[in-house]
This record gives sequence, C-alpha cells and structure tokens, in this order.
Amino acid sequence: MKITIQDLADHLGISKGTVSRALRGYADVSASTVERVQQAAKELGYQPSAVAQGIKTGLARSVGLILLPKSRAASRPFLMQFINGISTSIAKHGYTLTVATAQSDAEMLELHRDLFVQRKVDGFILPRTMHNDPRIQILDQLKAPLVLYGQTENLTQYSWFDINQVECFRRATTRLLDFGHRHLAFLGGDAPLFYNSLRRKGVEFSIREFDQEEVQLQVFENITTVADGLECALRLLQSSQPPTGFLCALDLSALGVIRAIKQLELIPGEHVSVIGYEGIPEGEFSEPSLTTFEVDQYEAGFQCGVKLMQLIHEKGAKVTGTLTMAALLERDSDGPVRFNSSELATFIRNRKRLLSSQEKLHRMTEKSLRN
Amino acid sequence: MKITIQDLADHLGISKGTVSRALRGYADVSASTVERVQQAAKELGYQPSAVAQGIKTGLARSVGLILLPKSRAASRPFLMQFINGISTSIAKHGYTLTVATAQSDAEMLELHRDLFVQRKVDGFILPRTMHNDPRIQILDQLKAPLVLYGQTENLTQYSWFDINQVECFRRATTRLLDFGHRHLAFLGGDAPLFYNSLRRKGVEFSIREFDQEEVQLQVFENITTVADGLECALRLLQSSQPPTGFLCALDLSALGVIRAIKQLELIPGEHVSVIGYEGIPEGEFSEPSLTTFEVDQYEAGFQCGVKLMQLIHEKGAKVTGTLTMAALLERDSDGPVRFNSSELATFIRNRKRLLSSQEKLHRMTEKSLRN
DNA sequence: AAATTATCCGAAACCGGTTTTGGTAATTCA
DNA sequence: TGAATTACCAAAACCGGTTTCGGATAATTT
Repeated sequence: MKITIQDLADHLGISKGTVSRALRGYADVSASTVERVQQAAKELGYQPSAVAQGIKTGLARSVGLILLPKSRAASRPFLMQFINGISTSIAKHGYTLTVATAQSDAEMLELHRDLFVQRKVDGFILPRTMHNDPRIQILDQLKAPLVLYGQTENLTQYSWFDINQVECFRRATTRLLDFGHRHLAFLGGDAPLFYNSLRRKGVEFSIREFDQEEVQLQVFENITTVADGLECALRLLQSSQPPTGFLCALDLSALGVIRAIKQLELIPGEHVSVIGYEGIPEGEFSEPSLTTFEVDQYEAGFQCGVKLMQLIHEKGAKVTGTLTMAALLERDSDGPVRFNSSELATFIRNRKRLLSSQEKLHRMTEKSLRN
Repeated sequence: MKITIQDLADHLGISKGTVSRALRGYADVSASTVERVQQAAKELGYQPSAVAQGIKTGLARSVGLILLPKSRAASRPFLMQFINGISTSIAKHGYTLTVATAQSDAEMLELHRDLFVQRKVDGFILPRTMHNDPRIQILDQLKAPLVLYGQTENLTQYSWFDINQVECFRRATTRLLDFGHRHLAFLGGDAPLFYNSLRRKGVEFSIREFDQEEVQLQVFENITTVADGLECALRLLQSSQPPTGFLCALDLSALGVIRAIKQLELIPGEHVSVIGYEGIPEGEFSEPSLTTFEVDQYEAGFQCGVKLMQLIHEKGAKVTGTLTMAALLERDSDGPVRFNSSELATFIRNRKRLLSSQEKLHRMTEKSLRN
C-alpha cells in the first residue's frame, strides 16, 4: 500500500542506498540523480517513514508534554495557545508534540519515564514546576533533555522559560499601595508549585521597598478556586481588621473575592480592590472586570520549544533561562482606597445590621400580607 | 546508554529472538525462561523501543489530533478535557496522542497527509467537522483510520461521536416557546462547520412542532465572538420587531447578546431571554449567569479514542456512530416572556428617549456647575 | 526400543530506513 | 600515456526490534 524507499529505488533502477543519500543531501550523488530521485519522490508521494528513520538515528522526533488534569471539570483556557506555541517552534525541525495525561502524581512520573525509555519522545517540556520537582529527578537519571516552563531551585542546570512573576506581583502590590491601601491580603495558590512562592515574594518585596511599618499583610495559601476565594474573602472582610486590597495569585480566586465583596453589598474596585493573575477570559466578563496580568501562553510554548530543540540538536548546547514580563490589564476591580481598614469594618458591620433589619421588615410585611 | 534487547539477551545468555518471544507471550517459550526474562527486564529497566517495534509492525502507536487555532487569543477551555479523554482511552492500548497545530486550512490538510505518510500516527480524530470535510477526502485516499467528533453528510462510512445538538436546540427552543416567547432569533456560528446546520435544524424543528404560525424566527450566521453577538443583538433589539428570545449556537455570542441587552438598560432573563451552548466557564460568572448546555468534552474524547482503537485493532471492525445528550444548565439568562415584540420595541424606544434626556440633563447640570 | 510428537530455543530473515565500504569509470595531472 | 584523483553508485552492514524456520532434546506413544 504505502510506498517504501525500495519501491522508489526499483522504480528508478538504482539502489535504495543511493535514493537515501540523494534525499539526505550527500555530496557523492550526481546532481542529475538527485534531481531524478526528488522528482520521482514527489510524483509517487514518497516520504520516508519517521519510524524507520528513528531506528537508526535514535530519535523519535517528538517532544513530550504530560498534563495532570486535576478534575474532569478543570479548564485550562490557554492550553491551546501553549500547545500552538510548542508545535509551531518544533515543527521547524520536523518534530511533533506527544501529549499524554496522568491522573495522579505517581502515574505522571511513570509516564515520563516510560515515554522516554520507549523512545516515544526525545525530550520533555515540564509545565507547572514544583519545589524539588520529582519529574526533574527522574529525567535527570535518564539524561533526558528537558525545558521547564516555570522556575525551580537550581536554575543553572536546566533550560527554563518563565514570566517574571516576582516583578508582576511587586507591581501589583505597589499599585495598591499607591492607591492608598494599607491593609492587604495575598491569596496564594497551590503551595507545592514553585510559582506560588515567587508571587508571594513579589508582594513582600514591594511592601519592604515601600518602607512603611503601617502596611499590614495577611498571607494565605492553597486558594485555587472561585469557591476558595469566596470563602476566604468573606471571612476576612467580616473580621475586625479587613483588608482593603486583595492580591490573588490566580484569577479564579480573584473572581471569588469579587463575589464575596458583592455578597456583602460592597462595590469591588471602590470599597475593596482586587488584582488577579493570568488573564483568563472570565475576568473580562465579570462585573466589575478584573484587573490582572495577561500571560502570553503562545510565546511561552514557543520559547520552550526553541530551547528544547537547542538541547536536542546542538551538541554541547548550553542551558539557558529566560524571563519575560506579562502585561498588566488595568480594568475595574481596583482603584483608590475609599475606607481604611477600620472604617471598612464599621461600614460592613452597619451594612450588615441594615440588611438584616431590612430582611426582618420584609418578613414581617410578608407575614402581615398573608394574614 | 539505553539498554537494548541484545543487551538483555547477552545478560541472560540467550538469543534476542527468544527474549522477544518471551516478552510478547509466545507459546514456544518455557515458563521458566519467560519468568527469567521478565525478571531481568524489570531489573535492568528494559522496555522495547516503540520506534524499533513500529518498523516491523507498521504501527506508530500514536493517534493524531490536529488543531487550528483561529487566533493567538482563541481560548478552548475544554481542550484539556478532550485531550484527557482521548489519552485515557488510547493509553489502554499503549497509544499516545500526537498533537499538531496548523495556521491555515491548507496547512492543516498537508499536516494530516504528512503525519500519516511519515507513519507518525496510525489514525486521526477529526474535531469540528465541516460540510464535505476536505480532511476526510484526503484521509480516505490514504485509507487512514479516522473518527469524527461531530457529524457530516455520510454517516455510514465513518465512525463518529457527537452530541445530539438537534435535540438540544429543539429543547432550548421549546423552552422559550413554553415561556411564551414568539419572536425568536437564532445566532448561528461558523457556517462551514457542520454543527451549525444541526443547531439551526433543532430550532426549526421545534417551531414546526409547535405548529403555530404566530412564531417569528430570524436566522443569522457566523456570529462567533462576543463582539459579533453584541453587535447583532444591538441591531436586532433596536429594530421595529425585536426578538424577545435569543438562541445562540455559541456561549460566546450569547455573552455578547447579554451585553447588548444590558447596554440598552434592559434586564437579561426578564425583558429578553438568552440561551447558549457549550458550558464555557465565563457563563457561570456573567450576570445574569447563562442558561446553556454543558458538553462533557472528556467523554467525547474518550469515546472518539475508543472508536479509533477499534478501527485500528479489530480487523474488519464496523464503523459506529454514537449520539449523546448534553445537560441543560438552567440558569438566569432566560425566563417567562414579559413583553411581546411590539411592546418590547416601544419599551426600548421610550427607554432610549429617557436615557438621552437624562444625559442631556446631566450635561446641563455639569455645565451650570462649572459656571 | 524405535518411532512419533512436543517442547524449547538458536539462527536467520525481515521491517524501512541510514551510513559505511569498496569498486568502477571518468577525469585530471605529471 | 600512465598514474593518481575524483565522481558516482552498488552492495552490505547496521539500527532494534519481530517473526519464521528448523533443529536438538525430551517426552510420549506404539
């Protein structure tokens, strides 16, 4: 069915070795033969089998990307763009992307090992780096080329690409401080992931830089969903010293904070400020729209692909690290401080009393109407 | 570096053929030898090279999925789950998923051909089926196994999986009709894609079923973004016969319609009803939240993978088609009709006059304040 | 005890390419 | 004109597996 190099050689009346050398561009083939072979290959639609090529070269011409979908409902809005970036950059080298998913951490490690040992991939891109990432340890043993999307403890040993998240959160925090906010809360994300400590570092750095003892910061971790953010903010806002500004490691938790603010009949961006990170599409449609950092996932994928190709192809290639910035989307969920923390606390208490008395009144009215 | 079958054979003092037969489970190997080989393979961490295996078996043990990201901003929130479904089902057969992206239709076709001819994949999953899908024509020539995610003209020739979108839109339409709406608009999506005609068919089917001449339906196509939906709805609502119910082929356009309604100072779900399709996360956070159909992309991917494995492995396997339902998420963007179309037109006209006079007043006040 | 059959495994062919080796014919040089 | 290159290509080895073939040994049957 499929045409092989032998078919092509027979058709031309030459040996398959010559066909191969002609197509690979060896010098010891006459120009006319090269021409004839290329012509015939095009006519017959011959393309060498990547599988057969791989056996001699030892390369599968594929890079691995292993995903860990937390739940069946999890959405990664920009996975498409990340994949697009990787695929676009590696396609230049005739590479394709092998994607697999694991349901647990253990399975994920096993998958990395198996894919490389079975020579299904020549290297890996590791997204969502963790502290002392176990994937790195395993791949190191196997001497598998890898590129990190994110940072880790030892940045000189591996190639990596990342957004300068320290700088992003420094800017976000300074922005709130400039707005006059003095009571801040940082809602961190997945604690084991490396990004979390970077984002917190940015917040702390900005506050230290601000050089004022009057700034209060409360730090929380593992606030990863809308529900988490909602619950956490609701609790904080009803405390005696509520924060007037929220710095959220994730857009999702920021959306939860906005919900909490509205649930307390306050206006996000006026009474309480919120800044997120990632630029998920929901942020544009929430009310108010979410101030956040927009991450270019295409670029991230592209750069990771480029770095991996270097590692695989350039003999003795140096590992490289790259930091870029994300764009701040100044939208409507933050602004100049209206109340300081104590005033806000009082406001919320009174508002609450008002609300409950309104409700009481409402219930009484309903009752009297029924009678 | 990497251990080969020959290394393992030497280590055991037997021939590599026997090692292979032992591991492949041939009957003509003694139980004790099988045991010894398996034991040694585990100890030395031997796993056969998929590349080398593929050359004899003719299989790459990979399935292809080629994506076409419309723009660098495009988000596919559930791609992760679709991939997860595919990967999970094919992993049972030792298969992995090869993902590539194309920037144009022509490049997409070329990629399908190349990946199969180069034997990088053994078959394809084709998402987003089109009318007379050119991918099918090309892959048919190559006799490449394929599974459609979506339907097409000839459903008996290929395996496919799809949501019963006709039924979904029949239900959505009947729901609006039951709510008392009589002037409806259908905002279709990408015209060349097959889903579009199915969704419209569902709307038309429901109206015919309703058996009432009084129902008015306006149909539009290529309304694929929030901006499209906004613009289209704004125009329709300010016409002399505005629809009171919008059926949107895509959640994104439905979000645009909601924006348009709010922009005219109307209340979505009260003055005008909107129903979407897909269940994107933004729909949950919009105000009001969007009534829509939730599509299980994991299940879709899983089923496509299962069907493709059947085609590749079961000799003379029959092609199969499967239809399932999506769940209706009854949220707040639709409800009982409040005004009929004429009343709504009057209401919008008056509201507009009111708004502009308010604005005039506002400007006068500002002017007098400045003086 | 001889003949037959089963069991087990080594040797070799094969898959579709790449790369090395070696030989012939044509060309260049002295 | 003869020797030394050079240009070109066929043949063969190789990559790491799978599968076929055939032979040696052991077990069973007659």
